[in-house]
Amino acid sequence: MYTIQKAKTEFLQAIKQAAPAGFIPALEDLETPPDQKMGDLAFPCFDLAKSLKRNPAEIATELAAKIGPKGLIAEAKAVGPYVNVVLNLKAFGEAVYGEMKELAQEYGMSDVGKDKRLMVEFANLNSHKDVHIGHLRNLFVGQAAVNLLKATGYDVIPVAYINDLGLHVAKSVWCMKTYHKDEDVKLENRIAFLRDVYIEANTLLEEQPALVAQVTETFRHLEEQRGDEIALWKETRAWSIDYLKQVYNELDLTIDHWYFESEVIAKTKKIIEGLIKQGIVKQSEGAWIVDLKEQDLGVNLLIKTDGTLLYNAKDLGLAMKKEDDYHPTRSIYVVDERQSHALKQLFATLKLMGFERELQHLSYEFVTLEGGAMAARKGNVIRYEDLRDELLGEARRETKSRHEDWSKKKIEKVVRAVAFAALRFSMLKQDNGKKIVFNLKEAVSFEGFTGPYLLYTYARIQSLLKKAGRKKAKATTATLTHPTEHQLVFLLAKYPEIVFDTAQTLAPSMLAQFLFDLAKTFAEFYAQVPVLTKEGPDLSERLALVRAVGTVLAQGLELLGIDLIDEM
RNA sequence: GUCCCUGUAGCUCAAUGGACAGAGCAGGACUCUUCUAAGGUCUUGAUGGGGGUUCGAUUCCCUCCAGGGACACCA
Repeated sequence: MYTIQKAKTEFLQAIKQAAPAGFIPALEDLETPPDQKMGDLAFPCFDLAKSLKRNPAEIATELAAKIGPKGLIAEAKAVGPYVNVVLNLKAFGEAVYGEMKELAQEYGMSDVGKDKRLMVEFANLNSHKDVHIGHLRNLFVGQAAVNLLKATGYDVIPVAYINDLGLHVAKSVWCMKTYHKDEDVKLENRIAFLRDVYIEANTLLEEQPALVAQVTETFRHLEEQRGDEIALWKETRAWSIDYLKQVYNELDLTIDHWYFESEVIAKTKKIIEGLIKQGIVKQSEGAWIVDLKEQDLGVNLLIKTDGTLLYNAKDLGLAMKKEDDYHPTRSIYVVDERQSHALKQLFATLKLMGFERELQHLSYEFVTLEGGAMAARKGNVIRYEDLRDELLGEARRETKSRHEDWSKKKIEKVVRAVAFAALRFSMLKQDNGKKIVFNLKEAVSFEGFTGPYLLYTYARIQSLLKKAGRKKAKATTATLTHPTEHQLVFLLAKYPEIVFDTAQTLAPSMLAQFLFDLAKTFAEFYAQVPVLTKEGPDLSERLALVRAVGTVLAQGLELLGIDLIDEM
């Protein structure tokens, strides 16, 4: 049990003893006062007031009077209708340090997920298309979810599902075959070529709808793996996969298994044949569907009138393949909110098939531009590389202006860390349920509630520790009297709860907010409390505090997938 | 038309049904002969409208308004 939980338990015990017999307060009743000056933990007396039919403030006063200093509690006081306790910084702080030392890298982790295998599907990119900023949210939210679930003890299998055989691919291949045959595309132009071809295909099809028949023909050939398009598909697919791997690698995504749409087609067809026999899949208006009207989900369209498979059909094959490969007890699909209906249909269809695993849609709102949604077919997207380079450039300017004497290598290391921290944090700091309206000016800002601010805090900590040299840190808290010191100790203790809650809800913004609070409190401490100026117990205890804050900051940022640097 | 999400300060966002609704940016005023000023301090400024439930509502319910999304051949 973490120290924070011990403190809460002690507080509850004290309340229970002070309250009339039979009253049993629960852990969830406890709150955090809005201002630490009012105390560290709070117990609201409203429920008690109601059952006793008395004024909550009076009850708070009575209860507080009965609670004396004991264990981790230094003092109890009534503040209006609340009983607040101030924790004994010495006992509490030392318990927290003890725990941090004992658990080291595992501080904050837990084992609720022990013995449970869980699959997280994310990073579902399309071949033959660019990676744009909308995808980044998926990549970062997914990776954070993976990290957090691992930290709470789950056996997590992160997988990506690449759509290398959708209609978009057929359009591209058709366009290349028809209008760009034998064109020599240089290595460095491959991705740009694919992008242009895709836009060209969409424009042509819009202008001349009759051409759709040709695309359908190509699509059918690709699905059946025959025809002269296959070689072209294979070649360009490889270009794309190379590119995607490079991006994933650059973004440090940990993906155990890559699934491809092209490899689930045979399985999907077999499944559908079975479902037709069972009467689950029926023909309707020339297409093949699963009727989900009873579940209020309309119809799940699996096979088009032209005989080609739809995405939702192939997801059935994928689900079965995942089951065969890993048999996870629970599957999480990290997909944007716009597809929640399609996923509900998928889950409902799997259920009809007798598939009993727990399925969960981790949904997030999409990223849009100020002028509206992005669309690759129109070409109005902000490409990942463009944004990245913009960020790198900005980071380079800032870093160079601050450190004229640094070597190029050193600068580049910092530049990379700053740019990627900014990118990742900007996508994770906001609630998953809220749309992100992308704003370049904001994205390249490194001040305030941003990744670089957190990096900067960490760099200052490292600098302090470096300057302290061989001076000993002492993991006690007897001389820590400044309010920010008390706050910092409390935040360190709270970290495990935050990690737990963030993993439960899979809402990385919660952890991002917490880390920012921690950094901000540290910055206040840093401005107000000198650490290295005088020797003595103050120095060694403050050093220990500084080091502990650095540790939690580093571990928390690591869960969000953000790399740290010691100087910037 | 049906369903889902969102509406909080000039802008972008916080707030397990609780204590004076918090941050960041932008604006204004300070602050580097103290450890990194990518920092700190002070300051201006907000719950879309109307009902209801509750001791207490940004949060829950109803309704209206506004924006976004989904709803059979895209993914």
